[in-house]
Amino acid sequence: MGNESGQTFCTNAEWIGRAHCDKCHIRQLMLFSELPDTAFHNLLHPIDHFIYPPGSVLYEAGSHKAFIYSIRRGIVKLKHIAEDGSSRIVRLLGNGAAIGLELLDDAKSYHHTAIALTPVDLCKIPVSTIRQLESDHPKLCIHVGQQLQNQLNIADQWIIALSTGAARQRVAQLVLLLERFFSEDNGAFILINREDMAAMTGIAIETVSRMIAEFKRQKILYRFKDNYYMCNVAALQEICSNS
Amino acid sequence: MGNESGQTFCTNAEWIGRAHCDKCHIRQLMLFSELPDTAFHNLLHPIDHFIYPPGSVLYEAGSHKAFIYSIRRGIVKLKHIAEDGSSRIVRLLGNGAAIGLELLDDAKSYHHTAIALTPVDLCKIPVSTIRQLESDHPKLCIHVGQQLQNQLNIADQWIIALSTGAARQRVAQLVLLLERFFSEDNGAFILINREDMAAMTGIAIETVSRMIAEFKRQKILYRFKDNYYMCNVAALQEICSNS
DNA sequence: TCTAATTATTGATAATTCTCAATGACGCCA
DNA sequence: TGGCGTCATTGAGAATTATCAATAATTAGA
Repeated sequence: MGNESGQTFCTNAEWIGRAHCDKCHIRQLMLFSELPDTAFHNLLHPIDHFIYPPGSVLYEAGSHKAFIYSIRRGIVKLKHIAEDGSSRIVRLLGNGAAIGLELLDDAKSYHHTAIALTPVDLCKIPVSTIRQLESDHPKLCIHVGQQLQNQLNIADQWIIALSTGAARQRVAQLVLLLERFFSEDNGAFILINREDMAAMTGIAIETVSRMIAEFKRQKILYRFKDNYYMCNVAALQEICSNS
Repeated sequence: MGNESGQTFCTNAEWIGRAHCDKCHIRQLMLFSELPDTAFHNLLHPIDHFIYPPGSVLYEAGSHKAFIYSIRRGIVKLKHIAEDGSSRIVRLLGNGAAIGLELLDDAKSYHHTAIALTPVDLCKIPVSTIRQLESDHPKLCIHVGQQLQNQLNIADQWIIALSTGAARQRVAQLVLLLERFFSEDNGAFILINREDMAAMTGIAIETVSRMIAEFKRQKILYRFKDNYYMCNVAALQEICSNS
């Protein structure tokens, strides 16, 4: 998993350059939407722009860094690792989401370990920069609130859909979630590996595998290309609603 | 559950009076901490103060009201009710928490059904009042953010502790949660009913009951007085960590 | 292209959990 | 105080899921 030295997780990131938020063409989707261009002219600490390959650890739970990450493109998993080594994925976050926001609050360190699931294109924003922007532009606070509300909605869905009911239903919900939130332009989505699925639903890898294999056999889930899949949404919804 | 007419859930609330936030002795614990007394002098819409008996429905998911509730004292459960009638409790919130915050964001209606678990003493704040205060006092936005971050932390714990692992571990985690967050001055906590425990952990009522009964037999959990119980924290933690 | 390593699938069995049913405990109220 | 209704507990069997083990499929390199 690349966490053997505690440092390796940075070496595989590709530095794209200093971020120029005032010229960012997707800013209206991001944390800094609605801030004027001028807001970024005198930043004390720069915002850097990176691309991380899949599997990269962006940060680890408990580590004391001071960066918020704004995801431009890609999927990041937030994982909790228990003392016994077992782990549970608490959220998947994609385009436009900001992670590490707990640092803006009470928290002195990250609450989760954040790992790139796909290639992830992101901006790394020092907490001090957020504070600077926030004091000049109180409106930023509203966007932080929106990010939090959004993540809270996702967390609630996680509890309701992925942590409730029989294994078959949970896995069906998971596939629906991938379809809904992470489909690409071609309408297909990456089918994450069984280990991650198990960590998302709280069931055993083998059980997840059985369900996915079953869906494939029933043609409810089928390969589009490479690791991209498509699914029969109605059929999966039907499975979910079978009490 | 008092939802037969869709209206009954209000009739049993006791109106305590207009809230006088400027004189509120627990304001520093609440959403409005740090706002100056003067902030409350010219409110367009008043803040009312109520006490609801246990079981009262504060609001229902999907309903279009426009109030945020700030809990002064008591415990509220946020519940999701599925189409098939099954329900899942997504959070318990207590003293100092604010609920219905989703109305400040995108949401046009509540995301959950909120039900008093104990007698609940709360202030009912019109959304318009929040907006008024927010425009005069941008700092309020920070407190809203803190509330959201706090609820996000709770949601994550819910996933990690109450929705992961075997039934015995989940129920042990649940008792630990009650002990940690809802113990009263006497050090004891109310043992919620099995139906709610089942809805919190996503397991069957009977299974929950078996676990609780087992803990009682083992004297890990014992009655203090009435429905107040105490527990052996170390023993429960031990149960949780048994892989 | 071939090999080794990883990941996914499948099988068999044990353990857990759900379901349905019955019994017990308790509080409420006439 | 006694009966009634609600909730908690317990039992038994069915269904589901976890676990351990083996095999297939896929991927990454050499």
